[in-house]
Amino acid sequence: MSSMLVATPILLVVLRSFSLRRPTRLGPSAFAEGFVNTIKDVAHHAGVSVSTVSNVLNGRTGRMRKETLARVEKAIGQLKFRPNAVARRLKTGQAPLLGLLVPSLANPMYGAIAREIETFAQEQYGHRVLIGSTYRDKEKEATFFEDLLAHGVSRVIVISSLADERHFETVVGRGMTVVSYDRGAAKGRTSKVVHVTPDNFEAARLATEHLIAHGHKRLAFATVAGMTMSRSAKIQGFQAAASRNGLQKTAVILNGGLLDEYGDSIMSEVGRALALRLSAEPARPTGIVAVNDLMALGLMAGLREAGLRVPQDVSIVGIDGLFLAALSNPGLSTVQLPVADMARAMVECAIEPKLEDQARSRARVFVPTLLVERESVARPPAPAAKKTTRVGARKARA
Amino acid sequence: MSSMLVATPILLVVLRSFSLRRPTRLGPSAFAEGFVNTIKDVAHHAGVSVSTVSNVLNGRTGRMRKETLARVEKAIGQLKFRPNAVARRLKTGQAPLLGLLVPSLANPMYGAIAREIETFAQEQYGHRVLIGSTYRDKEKEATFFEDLLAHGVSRVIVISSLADERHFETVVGRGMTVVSYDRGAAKGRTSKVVHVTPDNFEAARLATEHLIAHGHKRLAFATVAGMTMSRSAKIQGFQAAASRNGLQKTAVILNGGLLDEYGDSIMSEVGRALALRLSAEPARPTGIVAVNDLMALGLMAGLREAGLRVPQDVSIVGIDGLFLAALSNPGLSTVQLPVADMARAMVECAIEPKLEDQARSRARVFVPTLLVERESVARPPAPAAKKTTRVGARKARA
DNA sequence: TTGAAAGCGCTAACAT
DNA sequence: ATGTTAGCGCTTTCAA
Repeated sequence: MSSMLVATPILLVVLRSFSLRRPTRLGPSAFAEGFVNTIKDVAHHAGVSVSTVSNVLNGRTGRMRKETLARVEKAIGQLKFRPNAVARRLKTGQAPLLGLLVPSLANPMYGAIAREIETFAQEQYGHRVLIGSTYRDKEKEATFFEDLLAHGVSRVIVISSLADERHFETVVGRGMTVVSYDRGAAKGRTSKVVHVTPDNFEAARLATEHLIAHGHKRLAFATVAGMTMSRSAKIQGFQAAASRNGLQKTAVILNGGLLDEYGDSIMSEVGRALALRLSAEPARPTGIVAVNDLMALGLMAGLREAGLRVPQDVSIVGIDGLFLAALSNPGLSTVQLPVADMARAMVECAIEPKLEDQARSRARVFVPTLLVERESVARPPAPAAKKTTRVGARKARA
Repeated sequence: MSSMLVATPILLVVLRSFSLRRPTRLGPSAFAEGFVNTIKDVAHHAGVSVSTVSNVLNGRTGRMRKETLARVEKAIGQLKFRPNAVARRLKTGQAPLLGLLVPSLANPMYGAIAREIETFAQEQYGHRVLIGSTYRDKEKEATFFEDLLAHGVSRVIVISSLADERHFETVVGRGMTVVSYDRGAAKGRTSKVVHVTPDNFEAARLATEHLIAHGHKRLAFATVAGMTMSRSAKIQGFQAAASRNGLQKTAVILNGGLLDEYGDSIMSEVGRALALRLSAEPARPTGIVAVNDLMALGLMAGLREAGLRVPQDVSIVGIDGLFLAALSNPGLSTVQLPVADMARAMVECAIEPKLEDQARSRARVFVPTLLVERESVARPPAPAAKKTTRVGARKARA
């Protein structure tokens, strides 16, 4: 049967199919205007069966006549046919979608990670990203997982600072592949959750050693209230460096306020408040490692407000390596985390889970090798400086 | 028929249904482990038909016997049943999903907007957000739209700086509701795209007047290469303020480099480069309005690098009102844009499109009323300062 | 007040 | 090498 001979009848069929089918669309359909062709339309148009079209769509063209393939492809092109991902998903249970849970998109660090994840997922795997902010709320996280499941999304990357991750395990049991950022696996328990994390211990150690190398004796680690695995690893790294240099006696942990539900720009507010409190202390630390760059930036702002100069009066090192660190005044020295590498690893683990990832009880750890030196670290003020350091409301830039 | 009497047989049916159905799931299914109950399971379990369950699910319980309703609800609870959103979507064409297109998630301004959009869409409408970065690439935008269509997502918020928005119109024709941020409607043409935008003209005017009020005579507007509607509106606002004060002769537009595909942190790099170039000019402007806060921050960093002080040597005003502006040193004076209000408006227009929005040929414009004064603006240096201003590599904070 | 049944668009056995 | 067909889980007429 030549396609030439049946061209006209086929066209009629297609048209009738339109008028019969479209009106049955319900309510304010997504496709109320503009027709969306289906695999059936393509089949009619090409004079083949739907399975042949489906085969073309899915690359099963091995034992297909060239001519058939060509006809189908031509029909697809002419009708501008795009397969309906929803129908496909209903059938296969597979969605080219990746869930991404972050505490807050407004936090530049999460924004940076999210960008890498989204780009990589898209370019390497053709996956789109379904994103959600949780504001560090367990309830919201659970709801997000529920929704993902309902939408047939079976892979998710979670950036959560919640200490408890049992709700992760629950969804893993329901068929989800969960990749968790910035936390080691819970000790002892084997988890089906894959963990990807920077080496927080090492990052903090590096930052602390940098301060020590500049002669600082009175060290502090500035963090927010609430302990997470990553924060505690950083604290350990800080303490390890202090101890190794006999400075453990004067090394203190500064606990700022709790992150509220807004959970992002608030981080710097906590830093600022901490700095204000700190400036009143007579024997305050001369070198501070901040739990992250945002905290460091807040610290610097607060110190400045209190009339203290960075780095002359106090030195600051951040952790993250945000591009903002290069913009601050003075430039913030910070431990650069390998954001792009980690993002890639997370996407890979989420989309092509390897047995070794599941099997390894430890997290996949990325060592931060780079301490970016800028201007926020200098030698500590001479001992006598303790008296002259505070200059009331004098502006730092004066 | 009492549910007590048939309890056992029903249970059997359910179990058999499992063993028959589950094995047919294909490949590495999303639900390979952990059972996901269907409406059918609920119906069996409650001893009713699927349509009754569906009615409960959709709140059509008006003429339903209380007892039936209770049985169904109980079954739903016991089986922890969650309706499959994919199947529902295939049937109804409606997805509780919102597309969100941004140039780059790593840009804090877009992060801030994205957060508001996501939160509002979720809390008010139960919509999840499918996000995509486009890096200001038209091809990528078009692909994103295609994918949204394929996924049955029919509403999208677009934050694009692309001058040409004809590809928006195309998808509108295919049934999409598109809301566009930060651009007026194209002149003359009626568009089915809804526009929401800050009053960019007013924002720049406000910033410029602020500089003028401080006595600045040599004004500049710093922007990146490539004209967009929002940038040109800002330039007009800048020029209007300059003209009104007889300063048009000395008011210049500073065009920085082109934003490359990375398109975000690069903004501040452009600012920095611009500042370096500027510092070499003998008759350089004393007051600069930056196209946005990131540019302003970059400008400040570059000026500092060149040994110029802000605000003593040159004053800077930003536009956006990022929380980062409060953190910079000196604090950046900036025009605060009503991010949350605009985000709400965009979500509303996308999810509950009102005729008036579609009808209005103009954009829904949000007036920025707030200029946040910080420390980046001061009186211009005395005329003689022109000579003494440049001090080589002297650090700003010295 | 409830149930039966027809599909939404697609995939993949299973025929032929 | 290609076609037929049974569903994926749900909504919604229409019938009872």
